[in-house]
Amino acid sequence: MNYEQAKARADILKALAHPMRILLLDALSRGDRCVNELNELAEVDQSTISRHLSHLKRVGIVTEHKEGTKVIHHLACPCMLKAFDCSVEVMKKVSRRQAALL
Amino acid sequence: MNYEQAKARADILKALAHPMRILLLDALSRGDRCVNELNELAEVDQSTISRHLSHLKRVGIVTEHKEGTKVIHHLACPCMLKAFDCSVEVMKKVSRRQAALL
DNA sequence: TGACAATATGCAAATATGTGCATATACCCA
DNA sequence: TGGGTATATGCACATATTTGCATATTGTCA
Repeated sequence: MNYEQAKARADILKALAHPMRILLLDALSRGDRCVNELNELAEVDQSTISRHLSHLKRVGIVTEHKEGTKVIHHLACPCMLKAFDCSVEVMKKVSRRQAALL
Repeated sequence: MNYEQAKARADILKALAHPMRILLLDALSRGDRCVNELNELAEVDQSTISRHLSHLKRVGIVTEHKEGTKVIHHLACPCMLKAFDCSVEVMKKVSRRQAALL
């Protein structure tokens, strides 16, 4: 593997590597949602949610389509949730206590 | 999923989300290596490699043991490489040209 | 023991990321 | 058309990450 390849993969993983974005993907794994609905996941500004979603769309993990004035978001790559499973595996190895959290 | 859970998972994913660390994990997937050997992967300072490895060890993806004056690093969680496969899947969806890179 | 080889750490500078506020844009409907 | 709802973006600030240099630490062996 060369540096360019590694960078391309890192860019995608970076898109996953934020608590809020993980919450967003988790929510989207249970069905498509508009920005407003996703905003209810946490008490942050609507613009913050919008930016996190942009991040996910930029790398292609999430897609969107408009329905009237709403922008519906869709998890395009459910395989990405496997990465979460890997995370859980790691946590189990590292600490039983932390694993309980997951 | 609550915020604490999401944060725990994000911490692990963050440990993956850097080109250099992906190169390191890729190298380790082909066998255990000491810091010096890993340093040959790229023209960066030895301290930089050391810190990237610390990052990977902190979250438990990589373990170490000493052999004389060398510190041998070992990929503790090969399942993590699945996350790379997911990255490739994403890239394929996003762009055929970029996917060729991977 | 003393010099050397391998690795880690303190520090400082550069860069990147995340956030809210204010505001812009797009779309709907009365 | 005008007002309201939904979403995105410019800006500024705060925080986090990455990096090299210099130096500390640890282990080996002549």
